[in-house]
Amino acid sequence: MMFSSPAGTQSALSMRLSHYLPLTAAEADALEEMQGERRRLIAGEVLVEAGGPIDALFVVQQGWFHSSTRPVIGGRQILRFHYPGDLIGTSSIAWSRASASLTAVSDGIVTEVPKAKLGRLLAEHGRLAGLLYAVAAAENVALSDRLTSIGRMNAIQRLATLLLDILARLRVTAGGVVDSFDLPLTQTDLGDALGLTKVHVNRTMREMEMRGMISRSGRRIRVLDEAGLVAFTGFVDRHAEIATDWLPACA
Amino acid sequence: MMFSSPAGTQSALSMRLSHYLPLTAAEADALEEMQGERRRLIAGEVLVEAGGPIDALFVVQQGWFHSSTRPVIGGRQILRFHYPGDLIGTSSIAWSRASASLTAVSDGIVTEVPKAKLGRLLAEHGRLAGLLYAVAAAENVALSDRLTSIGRMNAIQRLATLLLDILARLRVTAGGVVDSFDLPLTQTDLGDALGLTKVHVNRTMREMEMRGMISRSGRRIRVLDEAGLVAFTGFVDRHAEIATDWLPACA
DNA sequence: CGTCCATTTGACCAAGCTCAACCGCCGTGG
DNA sequence: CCACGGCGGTTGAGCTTGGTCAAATGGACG
Repeated sequence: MMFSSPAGTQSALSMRLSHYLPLTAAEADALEEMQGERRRLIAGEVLVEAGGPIDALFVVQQGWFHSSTRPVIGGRQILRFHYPGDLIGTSSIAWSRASASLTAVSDGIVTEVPKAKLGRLLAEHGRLAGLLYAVAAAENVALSDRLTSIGRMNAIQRLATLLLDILARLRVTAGGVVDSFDLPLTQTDLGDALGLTKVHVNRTMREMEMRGMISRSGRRIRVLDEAGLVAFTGFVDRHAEIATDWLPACA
Repeated sequence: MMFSSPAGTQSALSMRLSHYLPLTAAEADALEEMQGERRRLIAGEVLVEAGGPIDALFVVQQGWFHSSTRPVIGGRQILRFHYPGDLIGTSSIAWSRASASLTAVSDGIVTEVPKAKLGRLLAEHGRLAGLLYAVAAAENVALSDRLTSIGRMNAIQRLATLLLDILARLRVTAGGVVDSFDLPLTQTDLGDALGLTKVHVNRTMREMEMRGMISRSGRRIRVLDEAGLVAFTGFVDRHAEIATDWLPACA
C-alpha cells in the first residue's frame, strides 16, 4: 500500500506521529483521509473563539498558534503554543463549545478534522488510538510544567523555562542543534503566557540579557548558557520523544 | 445486556465512564479485566514518586489523591486533585518515568493498570478509546482552567474557583444538591495548589468568611453564595458531563 | 511624513511573601 | 491521667516582587 497523497501534501500530523512510531500505509492513509481542506490564516487571526460552538478539531500544518482564555477580570491567559503537527481544539471533543480561543501567532495553515471522523479513526486504528492518547497525556504534562512554572517560580525562571521549552520543541523538527530562534511573540504575548505584565516581561528580558543568559537582536533570541538555565529552572525536555513500547503490534 | 461483575466489585472507572455513556457488557468486562489488585493507602502515603520509574497507571477507587511536582527552588506545586473513577499517572503512558508524584490526600484505594493492558484495551474497544480520549481532553481543560486561575486571578478568586470546582466534582457522584463538604486538605495543601503561601491562604479564607462568601467549622466548608462566587470568578463547571455524540456506535 | 504598535524606562504602589510568635487540638508515652 | 510534642491554624510587622500608570523612543508601513 502507498500513501494516497503526494509527499508535498502529507499532513504534518502523520509526519509527527511517524516520528514517534513508523506508521503503516493504512494508518497514514487514514490520517490523511480524516483531514479536510487546508485553511490559511494570517498572523493574529482567530480560528476558534472561546465559548463559541465547535464541532471539529484542527491540525496545525504550518506556523505557530496559541490557545488562550479571557478571565472575567480582564486580561488574557495564553495556555499553550501549538506547532506544526499538533492536533488542536481538543476541548471540542469533550464539549460542543470551545473552552479556549485558538489564534494564529504567525501566518499559518490548518486542516479541519470533524469530530466524528476522529471517532472513527480511534475506533478503527487501535495503535493510532494509543499513540494519540499518549500525545494527549504528553500535552497534559506540558500544561503541568507550565502550571508549576507559573505557580512557584519567579519571573526570570518562568521566562527561561518558556524559552527552553520553545527551543526544545523547535529542535524536534529542526533536527540539528539550535541555540537561537526568531520569536514571533510580542512581550505582551509572553506576559500573557507567563502570568506577568508586558512591562515586567521587558524588564525581565533585559535582566537576562544583562546577566548573560540570553542575547537579543530584533526578534531573534539566542540562548547563551543553556546548561546554566536548565539547572537554574529545573527544566525537563518533554519533546524529545514519547514511549511507544506499550502499544500493541500492528493490526 | 448485563454487567459481568457484581456491583460491589465493579470498578469506579466503569461506573464513571458509564455515567457518560452506557457501556456494553464486553466493554465493562474489558475495563475490569484490565485492572489488577486493589491497593489500600493511608492519608499522606505516596503512591508514585516524581522522577521514579513507572510502568503502570492507577484507577482511584476510593478517597482523594493529588499529583504534585517539586520545583528546584523548593516548595511544591499541586497540579490536580483526583477522585474516585479517575485514571491517574497517565504521564507514564508517554514516558517511563513519572513526571509527578501521586499522593493520597485521604485514606484511599487504587487498582493498578499495566500500560500494555491499557494499550490493548484502546486497540480492541474503539468506543472506549474515544471515551478515554475525551476524558483526557477534559483533564486538559481542567488544567487549563487552573492555569488561568493561577496566572491571572488574585488570591480570593483562586480559592473560590478551587472550592467551586471541588463542589462541582462532588456533585457528580453525590447526585443531590451539595453546598458544603469536608475538606481533607490543609491550608498548606491549598496554598501549594493555588500558588500561594499557607499564611496567605489563611488570611484569604478568613476574608472570604468575613465577606459572607463561605462559612467554616472545623474542616467543613459551606459555600454561602454560590451564584455570586460563580459570577465573581467566571467559573465554568466542566464536570457535569462530556459529549459522546461523536463516538461511533457499538462495535 | 505621520500613524500605529511594540518596546523601553521611570516613579510609585500593593498583593502577597517572609519571618516569627502564639494558640489549640490531639495523640502518645510516662 | 496528665504532661509533652507536633502539627495545623492564626496573627502581626516589615519587606519584595511584580503591578500600575504614564510617558518617551523607535521601527515598519502606508
